Amino acid sequence: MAKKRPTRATSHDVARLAGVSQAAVSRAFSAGSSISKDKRERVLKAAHELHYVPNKLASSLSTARSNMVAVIVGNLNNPFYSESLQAFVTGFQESGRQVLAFSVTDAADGDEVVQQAVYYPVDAIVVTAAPLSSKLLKISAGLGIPIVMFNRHLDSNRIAGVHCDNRGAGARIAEAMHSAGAERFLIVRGDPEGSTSRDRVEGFRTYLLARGVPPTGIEEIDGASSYGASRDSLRARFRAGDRPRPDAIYAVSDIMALGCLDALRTDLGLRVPGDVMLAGSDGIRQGRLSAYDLTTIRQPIEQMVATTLQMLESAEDLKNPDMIQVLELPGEFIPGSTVPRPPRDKP
Amino acid sequence: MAKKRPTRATSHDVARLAGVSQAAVSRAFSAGSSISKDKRERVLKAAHELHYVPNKLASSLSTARSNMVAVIVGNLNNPFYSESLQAFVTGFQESGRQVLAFSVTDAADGDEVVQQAVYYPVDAIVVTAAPLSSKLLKISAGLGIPIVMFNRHLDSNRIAGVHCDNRGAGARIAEAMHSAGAERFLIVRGDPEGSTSRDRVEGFRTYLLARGVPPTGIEEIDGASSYGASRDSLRARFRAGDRPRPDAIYAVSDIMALGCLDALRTDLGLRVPGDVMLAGSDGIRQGRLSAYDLTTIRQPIEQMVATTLQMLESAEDLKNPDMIQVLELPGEFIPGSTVPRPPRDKP
DNA sequence: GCGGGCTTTGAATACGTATTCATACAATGA
DNA sequence: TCATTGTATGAATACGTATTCAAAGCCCGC
Repeated sequence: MAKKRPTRATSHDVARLAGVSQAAVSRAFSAGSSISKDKRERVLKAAHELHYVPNKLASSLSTARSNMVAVIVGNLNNPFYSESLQAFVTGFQESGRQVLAFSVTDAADGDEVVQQAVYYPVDAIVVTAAPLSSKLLKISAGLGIPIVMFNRHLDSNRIAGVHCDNRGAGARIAEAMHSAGAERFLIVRGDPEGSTSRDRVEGFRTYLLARGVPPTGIEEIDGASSYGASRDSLRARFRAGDRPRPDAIYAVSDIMALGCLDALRTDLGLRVPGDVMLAGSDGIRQGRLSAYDLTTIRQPIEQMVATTLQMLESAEDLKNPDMIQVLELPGEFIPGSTVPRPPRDKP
Repeated sequence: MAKKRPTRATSHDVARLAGVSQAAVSRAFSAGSSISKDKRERVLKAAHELHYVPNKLASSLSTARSNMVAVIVGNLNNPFYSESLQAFVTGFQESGRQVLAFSVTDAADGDEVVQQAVYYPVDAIVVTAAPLSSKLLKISAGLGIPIVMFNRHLDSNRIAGVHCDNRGAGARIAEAMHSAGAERFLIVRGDPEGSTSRDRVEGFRTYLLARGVPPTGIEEIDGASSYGASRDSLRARFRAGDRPRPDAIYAVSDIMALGCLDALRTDLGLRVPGDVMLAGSDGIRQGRLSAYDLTTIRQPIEQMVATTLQMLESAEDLKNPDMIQVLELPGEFIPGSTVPRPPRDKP
């Protein structure tokens, strides 16, 4: 065994040095406790001398609150998720809670990661990735840990969550493209297990079919939710000469759209929106850079995170089935330059 | 008081149900413990029935190891840091440890955040941001928590760390620009408190001065380590007509370089590298996108993270002053298209 | 049948803090 | 002066697990 690290001072040590009881030390460090001014000062002085800081893990044991929240993120290479994580860390920090970060890359091991998270008695779990099986429901119910799904939802609406109107987003993009005269559409889809991609695709398709676009006019390829895969995938599709080329591409997330844009312009030498129009969804900063100026639907991250934090404030509600909220916020259409703007005078 | 959440099952509950002692339950869940096969199975069965999962926080109390590592990141909007965080979360997860994420935006509150982290008895602290005062040293020494600085270093070399040869990086960029014929240089600096920006600037200047570039030929402006600030700052500088324009710009980090690039091309209508050359440092993915193809020096993130993990493995060493390692890795020159390549035949 | 090693077991205790409980004390009002 | 409220205080206990310790059971060869 390694020699143990220089054990940090405990409340008992401080109590001994200050000549008070351990309880007094505890009280000295918790605001609003009943303790006299000079005794508190004596304690704090002794604490300072010993480099004492309270051990929050130990207090978790007593209070049954760890002040830690597990945040499960998917691919941080997707700026949408790093922007979200940033917002969560900052937000929780402000309310004195800490973020225990988990990353799930492979869709399959999502449950396992959740399991990991549960070993720590986190006060809540925020899930921003991974299609989560019904196991989650059991965990939430059995262990009483509130769960909030961010940018995800289950059909059953049995778990609280915040997400955007993704069907509406898909439809809005479809509208923009259709009214700009597009006729042959290509969808670059993300993770088919995730509700986000699914809903956007569905909204897009539904709008077009309702406008009389034939099912054969809507093609679909896989972009694996990443820049690289989308770029490769789209390039391959365009180089395969056997089918007519689409004139409008909807990549269901911005990061994928950027991959497509680079494939089109750099790899294939096409002009956007001249030769083909393109749009994404999410509204990541990178898409706003002037080199891209991508047409997209922005998700209001700040608002979504704020809402999530609020939901967790009233954590009790999250366990009452009748109080479970699934909030759907509207996205904001950002008219970039990758889809032609509608003409002013013609309807 | 809120009604308490449905208390999760404890090892005692399981023990009672399985008709064994609590110690047996603990043993059933720790591999390599001396327990008979059938008893372990009985315990696991009972545990399953009660949705029991061991409480790792409670075990931390006994074992004095929390299996949590604090990672303090700066601005996650800088992709370099989100890429790093991603690597850390993944890496730690693989070795069964969890990341407690802290974000420090304002340089001033760095110490305070560290203080926060210390409340949790994390096994180690990884610092990827914030100029950290000597307070850190005290904390590390007084509490015996190992600290590793990532992409940062103190002059004193009293804290272990991994970082790149930033002076060398600055010099290499200077060389590329100088040999491409640049004469008037502009540095867009980042956080002047951080060693990274400082070293790069220093390496850049030193190289040029040694080559006979007059001090007046090197100008410096502030880019505040962000895309937006750099873009604004550079645009303002170029629009101010009172001084001759530089013909080479070194933004000390890629994210700032991208801001500069968009300022030059989009806002100012200049050609890069035709009218002015530009380079950054870090090697973020975004800079590699074909719309930018930024000339830069890549930091080997994976290797840096792996090294950090290794250092933490031998955490004991981190407390022995004689064993403290400060590792400097070489960066890799990435010849993009924003600095003209050197001609083949002419020296 | 018996001592010597091995594995398995449960009781007891430690980990560091918060909280409860009962006691002691100070301040107040009459 | 005494009774009354309110505040300060420390002893004891709880939180959930790991570990130590001693006892108990087992198998082996002699």
